[in-house]
Amino acid sequence: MHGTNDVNARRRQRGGGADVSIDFGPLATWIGFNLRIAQETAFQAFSRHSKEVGERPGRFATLTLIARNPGISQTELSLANGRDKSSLTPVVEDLVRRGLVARRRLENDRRAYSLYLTPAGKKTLAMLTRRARQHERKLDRVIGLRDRRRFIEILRRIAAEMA
Amino acid sequence: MHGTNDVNARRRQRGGGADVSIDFGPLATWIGFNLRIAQETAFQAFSRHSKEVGERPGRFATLTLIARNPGISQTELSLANGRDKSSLTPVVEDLVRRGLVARRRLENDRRAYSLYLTPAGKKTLAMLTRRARQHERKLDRVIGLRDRRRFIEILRRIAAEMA
DNA sequence: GGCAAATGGTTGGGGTTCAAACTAATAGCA
DNA sequence: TGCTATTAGTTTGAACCCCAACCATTTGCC
Repeated sequence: MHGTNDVNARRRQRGGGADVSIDFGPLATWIGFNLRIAQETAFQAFSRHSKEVGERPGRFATLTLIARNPGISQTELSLANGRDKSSLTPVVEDLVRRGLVARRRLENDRRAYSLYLTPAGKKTLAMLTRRARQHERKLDRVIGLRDRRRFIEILRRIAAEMA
Repeated sequence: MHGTNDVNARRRQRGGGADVSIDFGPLATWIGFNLRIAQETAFQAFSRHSKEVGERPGRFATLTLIARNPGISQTELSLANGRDKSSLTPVVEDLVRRGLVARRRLENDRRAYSLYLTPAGKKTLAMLTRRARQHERKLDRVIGLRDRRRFIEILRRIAAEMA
């Protein structure tokens, strides 16, 4: 049923050797797959960076967006961050609990919150930003400055036109 | 404390208008952030495609890798797919339960499984592949054939050198 | 003013992921 | 042979994620 052209056969031929070279088929040249692998690899790398600051990687974009847009609401924030608003509930809760973010009700719209960074939040963000800059420098080296601009432009186009 | 230079002030100025333009700060030009947003957007799009086939998007790469490498083990598969092997346990279980994948113990190594696609699995994969091709065509259009090759090459380099 | 529709945020359910601890089987080596 | 280290796969726990349903409030409109 399963002929000799399978991984076991290949492994046996190679004398039980470790890693057989994998056939990725069409995946090898498809954008989607390579995009996913690259993104996840880069994210893991940044995750290691941010762990050294004692933060989770996902917090960085959140803190940055609050810092740059003081008083932003949770819905606006989730939109800018590309996540569902319900995903933000536990995140904001955690940030408030740990004293990095302050949140108050709007006077004119008592449904909405407005978010601000506390001094502690600004300090944490500063540390995270330093790490992120290192991370970016490494990505810059990998990509090469010549292609960088064009690369980002393509990423933006994907985000805009595949939505 | 919080001056007039905040989102609420801006929103009030605009007469309670809907979307205030967000300041992304350094995120706007950083690779990591744009990579994440682009990947997630593309993934969502493919998710819609695969839902029409009644499959989850994550299953596609798994099925393809099994199809191209019959008899592959779960560890090899998880490695090729860029996931932890423990993530694969429920996935394979589900695929076996639904009759898309067959799994047998190796005779020479009774710890390991070898995975194969069943006829039903091949059929499902064929349908998914058709959708994936459409998805890829759209990505191609967005990126432009001129940059496509270079773009993938950069993604591969990121995956390889940020690991 | 008053009632329906829309909006901000939370909750609950299901799915995916990783990391660490664990079991079973194999390999290495004395 | 027998002990130790390694390897394949599973389990468990925690973090995120989305979606749909749900309150509370506000807006729109008559």
